[in-house]
Amino acid sequence: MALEQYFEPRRYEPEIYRTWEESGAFRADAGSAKPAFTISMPPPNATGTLHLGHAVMLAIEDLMARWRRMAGDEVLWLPGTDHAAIATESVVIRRLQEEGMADPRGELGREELVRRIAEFVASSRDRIRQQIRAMGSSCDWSRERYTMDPQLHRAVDAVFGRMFRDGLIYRGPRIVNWDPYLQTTVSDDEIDTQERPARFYTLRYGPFLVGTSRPETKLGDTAVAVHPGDERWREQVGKTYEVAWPKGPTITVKVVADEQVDPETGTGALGVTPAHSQVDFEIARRHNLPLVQVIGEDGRMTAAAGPHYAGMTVEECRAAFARELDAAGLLAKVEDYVQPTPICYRSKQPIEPLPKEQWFVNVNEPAVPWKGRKQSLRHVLHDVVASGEIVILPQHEEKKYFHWIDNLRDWCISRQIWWGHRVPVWYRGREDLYVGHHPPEGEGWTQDPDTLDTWFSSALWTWSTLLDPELAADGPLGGDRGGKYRHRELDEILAGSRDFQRFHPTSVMETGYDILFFWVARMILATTYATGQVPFRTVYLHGMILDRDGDKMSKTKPETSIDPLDTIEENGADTMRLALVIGNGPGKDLKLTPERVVGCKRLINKIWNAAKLVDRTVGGRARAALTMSAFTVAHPVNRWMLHKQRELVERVDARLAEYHFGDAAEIVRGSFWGDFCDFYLEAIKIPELAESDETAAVVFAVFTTYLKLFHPFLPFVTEKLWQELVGEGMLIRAAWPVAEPAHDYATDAEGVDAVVRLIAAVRGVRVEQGLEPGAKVDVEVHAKAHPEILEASQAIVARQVQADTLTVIRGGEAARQGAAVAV
RNA sequence: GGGGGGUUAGCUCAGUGGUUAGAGCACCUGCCUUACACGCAGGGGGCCGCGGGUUCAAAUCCCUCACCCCCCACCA
Repeated sequence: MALEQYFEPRRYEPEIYRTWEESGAFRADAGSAKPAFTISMPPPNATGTLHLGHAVMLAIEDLMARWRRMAGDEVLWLPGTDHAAIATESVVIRRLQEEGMADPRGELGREELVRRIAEFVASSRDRIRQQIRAMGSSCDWSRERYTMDPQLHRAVDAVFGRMFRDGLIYRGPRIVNWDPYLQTTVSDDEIDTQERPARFYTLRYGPFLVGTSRPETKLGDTAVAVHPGDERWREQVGKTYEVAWPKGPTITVKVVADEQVDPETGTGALGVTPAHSQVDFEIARRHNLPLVQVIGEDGRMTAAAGPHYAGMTVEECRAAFARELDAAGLLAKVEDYVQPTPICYRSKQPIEPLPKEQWFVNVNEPAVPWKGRKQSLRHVLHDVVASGEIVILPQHEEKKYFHWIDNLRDWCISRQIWWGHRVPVWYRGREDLYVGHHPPEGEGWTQDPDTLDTWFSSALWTWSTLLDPELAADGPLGGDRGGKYRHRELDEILAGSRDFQRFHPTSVMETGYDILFFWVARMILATTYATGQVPFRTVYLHGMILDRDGDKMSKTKPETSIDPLDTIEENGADTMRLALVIGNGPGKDLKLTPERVVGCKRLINKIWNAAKLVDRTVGGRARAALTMSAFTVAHPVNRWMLHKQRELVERVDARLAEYHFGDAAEIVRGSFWGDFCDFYLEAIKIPELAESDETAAVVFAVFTTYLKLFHPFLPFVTEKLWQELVGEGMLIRAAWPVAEPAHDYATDAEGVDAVVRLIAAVRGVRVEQGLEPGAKVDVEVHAKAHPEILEASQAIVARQVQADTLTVIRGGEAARQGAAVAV
């Protein structure tokens, strides 16, 4: 066998991946007796393209999967894709519009549009699957899931139904975050705040002055609120005023006293706009105030704003109304200020708070059976992390998590889009409401038109993917059809699902810290509720991949942007993976640069070249002759190498166990390059060692152990070399190295460390004295300890430092003159 | 406004009480030494953000300040 000059990723990687996959190495065996190690892959958008966020996620998860698999666990890494409701629907609608269809929803209707979206997903889903493979991901494709799979749909409806019955899901009018552009509500977590230059207006408002940045909403005011203890307005509370807006309606406002008003803020009087402000809505509810909606779902003023303003956009009305107020002398003051404006994270368009009937998850209702008591979802969310049942890494993310819970409000889960899990509720007339997976029997039922927040179904991901598809199908257990919902149905499915029993809770949830709230928290919420289990034991949050300036990679900055697919194509998946992992740690952002990528590529080349030398050293010896147990390793240099590697294995294991994967890779790299390549492989070039069977066995054992240690980080090149050098079995299935107690050669290690120092010292002296590279020297060394090892290493030293003679002076003091060195 | 993180070699970062503070990349010098120039050898380079405190001992613990980054937010 002769290895090629270079490792050529493009040539080898796809073939190696195919071999792994076809061999069944990725497939988890639910029937094995090994301990389970489970990772649910965060499902990428089914219609998406691999980006660096996916790449770092896959690199880290795959290294965990490979490490634990080699270490003897039954590994299930379950892959899948997400239907990404809003994102996918808007992509398809935009494509249809580009093809000339003005109003796809109107023209196609619900059924046909959903069919087209499903078709689009089906046709594009294979791309992301292949890209996940290109990263070398050792996930179990036989268990691939999709968030719209039938059994996942069943789980969604089951959880919705159970929550509804437990009073945790309710429908009600609330101020919701309405995106007039996407024509749907979004949850609080789907909003970004953008600071925009704006004006702050102070209006005369009967006897009050009130401030607002949105005067147009004042057309719909129904009250003025003051603090109950505010002496200034004591007389006014309870009175009613009429305010005649110029060119607008005359509104009736009641003066109410409410604790929520801060007398120190602004004028201390708050104009209450119940329909267009969260705070005002709550105040209005407490005081039974009417609600007047002056802004519609189209983002334009309604008839309630009066004929002059109706039909104007919000911005037009703001300008027009401010002009009229000014003309009428009602505008006391206008100031410039910076307004935090809510923006939909998806459409990047302003959010309009509007009153709507929506479905919500109640996070405060104590209805969750938890540790023997009824608790609120919010309580359980807090408890599982505070108690350590779930550990979040890096640890400071736990503080953010608690802070989020402290500010958590009810979760709006209904969306006015068509692509997604439809709300499993049917109505008949005004009174009848039915919740279930199937429509109820009888005539006249219509299903709720809304779909569920995509995160509602993702929240079930760790376990809905493990349900037995047969059990969860609409077959033998379809008991809710037309009648009573069987409340234990979900429990029965869970109990009967072998994978769920075997692989849940999952071991590690690995994802970006940017979706801690969106997804991780929701999984904890829904999974503790639905299954009584935590979804995962450890949350590993990786950081963001940034460009050299610390900005997010963006197509608008192509000069600093790095594309994972291009990088894989050019340098191979091993390089891409290592560049994302080495030296990186939980929660740490990583600046990815071409230099970093090149540096990683060099390690792969180094490993490849070392393999060539190892192969030559091992020569034609039969593998049986390379079995370590056949030798009592005698030479100090061989012992040194075994000792160093034993220490390395211990340190790597410790780093991996602490989730310091980047450190682990760094340590293996340093040991391999420094100890193995720079010293050991050079040292054994002396004939005495090069020709010995002992050396052949040691170098073979040590190198193959390095292949194992590198394998989780660099699966392709290590597997290729395993095939070439070992030729038996596959590295992916090999056993993880253990620190061999018999390889504790502390004395030899100390002695050879002195040899290493001696070589460096003599080289230093050579340079100091300006010797020609080829010039021979005579070396005299004073050995403080282990002179016999120095003597045994004479040939090695001589070769490394171009020495003619090496004289070891026993017990010498630290004398140093000429080429004499003390070690 | 609330919360979190950071400030160590030119760059990216390790290092969390104890000998002359480390790595990779970059840089300088010399080498194509038959595994590797995607390499080898040698080397330069750091008041460890500022100030104070605790300690026999601090990059490392505590406090003040400065600057940078991120997240959350219903000051009307």
